[in-house]
Amino acid sequence: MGRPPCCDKAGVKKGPWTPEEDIMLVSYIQDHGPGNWRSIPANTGLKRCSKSCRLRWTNYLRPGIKRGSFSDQEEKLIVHLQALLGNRWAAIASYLPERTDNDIKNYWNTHLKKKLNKVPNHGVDKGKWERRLQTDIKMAKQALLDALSLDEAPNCELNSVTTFNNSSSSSSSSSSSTTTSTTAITTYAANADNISRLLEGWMKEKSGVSTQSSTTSANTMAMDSPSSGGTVTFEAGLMPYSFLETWLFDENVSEKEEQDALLDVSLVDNSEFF
DNA sequence: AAAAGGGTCAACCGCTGATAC
DNA sequence: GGTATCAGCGGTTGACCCTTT
Repeated sequence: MGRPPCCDKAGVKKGPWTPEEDIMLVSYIQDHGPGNWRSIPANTGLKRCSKSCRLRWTNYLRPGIKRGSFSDQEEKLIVHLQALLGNRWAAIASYLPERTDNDIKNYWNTHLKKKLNKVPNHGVDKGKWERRLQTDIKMAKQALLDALSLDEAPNCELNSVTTFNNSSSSSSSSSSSTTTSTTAITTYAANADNISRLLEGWMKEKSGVSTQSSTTSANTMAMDSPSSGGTVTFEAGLMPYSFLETWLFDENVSEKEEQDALLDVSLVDNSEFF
């Protein structure tokens, strides 16, 4: 006995969002914050289902989203994370806060999959892959521990997030360069971009927590909702990006070095906890 | 110039796990 | 414990755009 789809009701609009709809959604979220999606259509007059509103916000309107082509570094990160995590796009996206899971998924399906098909054993041999998987399990354990310890130490900062924030403004300005060529769509893309920038300022004011500004909104939301399975693991225990970067990109890093690096991240050995 | 084919990506669909009652 | 509802996730679709012929 399945429940009927949420968008089955008559009068629910589907298809591409208009600028007017975006503005309605954004201004409501400005006043009330993201979440409680069910109430949004009723309170805003939007003829969209809650699901559609959430998707529009998280995949397009949310501040700090970087649009446009992926850098080599991002590409490599995605390839490695996909090898480790599989198609868990939300988990992968948690390592790239400026990208949405939908974006990463699309990029994987349209670019990387083909690219990798041309290259047998794309860069990571099986032994190394397994070794890294082991390391990933360790990381996941540590992440969970960190998440648990966050309750006791609420000021524990998400350092990596701050790092990403620093680049968000420049990236957002370059984002519109990759939008489509038609005037109407370009104009609209610019509108959406403006909405995002507008919201970046608002999020900073509203939150009062400078280190968790716009770019982290998805992270914050994920942390607020423990139901989000894998995501929360990585969100709460996000590894420092610089280490992750080294770990993923340096093919020559030794096992000893990996372990040392992990020990640097680990605060205590709680292996018996698991 | 126009048709065909392929690529891209925003949005939708269906499922799952969490939560409330 | 059972059921209903919700948010979130990954897979898929389809409209649009670009390139090729």
